[in-house]
Amino acid sequence: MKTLTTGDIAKMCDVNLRTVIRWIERGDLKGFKLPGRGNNRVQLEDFLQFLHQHGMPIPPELSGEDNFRILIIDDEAAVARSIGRVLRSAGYETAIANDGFQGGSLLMKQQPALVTLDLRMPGISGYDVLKFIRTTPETAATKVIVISALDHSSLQRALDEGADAVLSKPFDNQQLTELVKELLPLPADPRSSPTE
Amino acid sequence: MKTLTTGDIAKMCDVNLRTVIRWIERGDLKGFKLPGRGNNRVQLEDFLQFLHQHGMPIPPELSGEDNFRILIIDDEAAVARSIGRVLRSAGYETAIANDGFQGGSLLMKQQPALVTLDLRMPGISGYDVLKFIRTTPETAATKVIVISALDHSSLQRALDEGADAVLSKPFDNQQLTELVKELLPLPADPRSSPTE
DNA sequence: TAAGCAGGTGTCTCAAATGTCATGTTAGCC
DNA sequence: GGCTAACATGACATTTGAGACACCTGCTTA
Repeated sequence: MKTLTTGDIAKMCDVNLRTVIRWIERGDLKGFKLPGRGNNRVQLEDFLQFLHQHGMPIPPELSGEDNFRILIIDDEAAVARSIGRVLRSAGYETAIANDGFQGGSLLMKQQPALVTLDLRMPGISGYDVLKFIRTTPETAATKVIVISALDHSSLQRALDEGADAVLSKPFDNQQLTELVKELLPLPADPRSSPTE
Repeated sequence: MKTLTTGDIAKMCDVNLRTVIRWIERGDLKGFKLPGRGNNRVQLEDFLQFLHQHGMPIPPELSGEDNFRILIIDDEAAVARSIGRVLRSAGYETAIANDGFQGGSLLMKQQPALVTLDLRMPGISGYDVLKFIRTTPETAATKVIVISALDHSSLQRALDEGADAVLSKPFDNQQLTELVKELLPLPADPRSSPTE
């Protein structure tokens, strides 16, 4: 059972600690007191409900749990849209980057949980991108599926450099969907129901 | 998660607090309410979006008072290092991106105050980058110096598309330094001492 | 041209919510 | 066991939301 202190909440809501205590005193936010001097604790679940009830945004620190955003990096707009369509219908959020620059900025801005990466894009080596993702702390844990029409040894190299999976073009939609579901299981998916 | 109060926004837009509240009520500006009496808060990102949508200038307070980071986007590593050296010795922090992907991610990650941009990079049009920077709320206020060996009309087009300045290759270091100091005056710099 | 209208903004006032500060205590950590 | 950072609390300062009303601008209409 994860609990939060008043300080945690104050930081997350960008509000004074005093105010958080008043919310709890007033009953707006459900919490309980520790025996000692009565330090407050709030259960994560209660806090999330509180945020939802008041239409407040969910702080990025807490949104990691339900991050199902996928970034599609592919210079061929048609291919990218096609992938996007398939993944959206499977229940994921998608964003498309048609060049390396957009790819890099959307990666940092949206912090997607998974990236599909075309190995061969004009001016940029997919391997470099892979290496960059893996060596940047913010994105080191991001799942990467490399998609390419290149030969087997190229795909093997991608795996060696840190790709979580590869998919050789052309691929069919079911292959893609299954691969993504394996790497990033949706909550409704039976595989992802952690009991406890 | 940085948030703004109605008062903050009122000051920045030089507008009455009452008016800001009306913007939020009317739905022009996205915001949310605190539990107490419903005090309004606006997420920084939403505010930037609002400013951009209405073609309003970005208040200087938001462009970062003590942000003197410069991102150098150039695929020629030697050129990039050279620029970096010059700017560091002038007192700026620098980061280098050698391709579009690094450029995009460092731009979002570090939120530099100024970017030097090579117009011709393999696989990516500098104009696209410029457009992307200008239309993304988080970076719309970032200063951009376009550096290129292309002809006059290309540079003019860059200015038309939102570059703050252009520099034609080859350039000498003093030119560059002066240009940067003009766009991003350092605190010690006499030009930047606003006498209240 | 002048009068009338409508929507947006500024002003004023008051009560309620939030921020700030100082102080003493405790919980967490070596 | 001792130390430091975090926390609760009270008192006080400041900000904020709401209602009512005035003003200003642009437009329509007589």
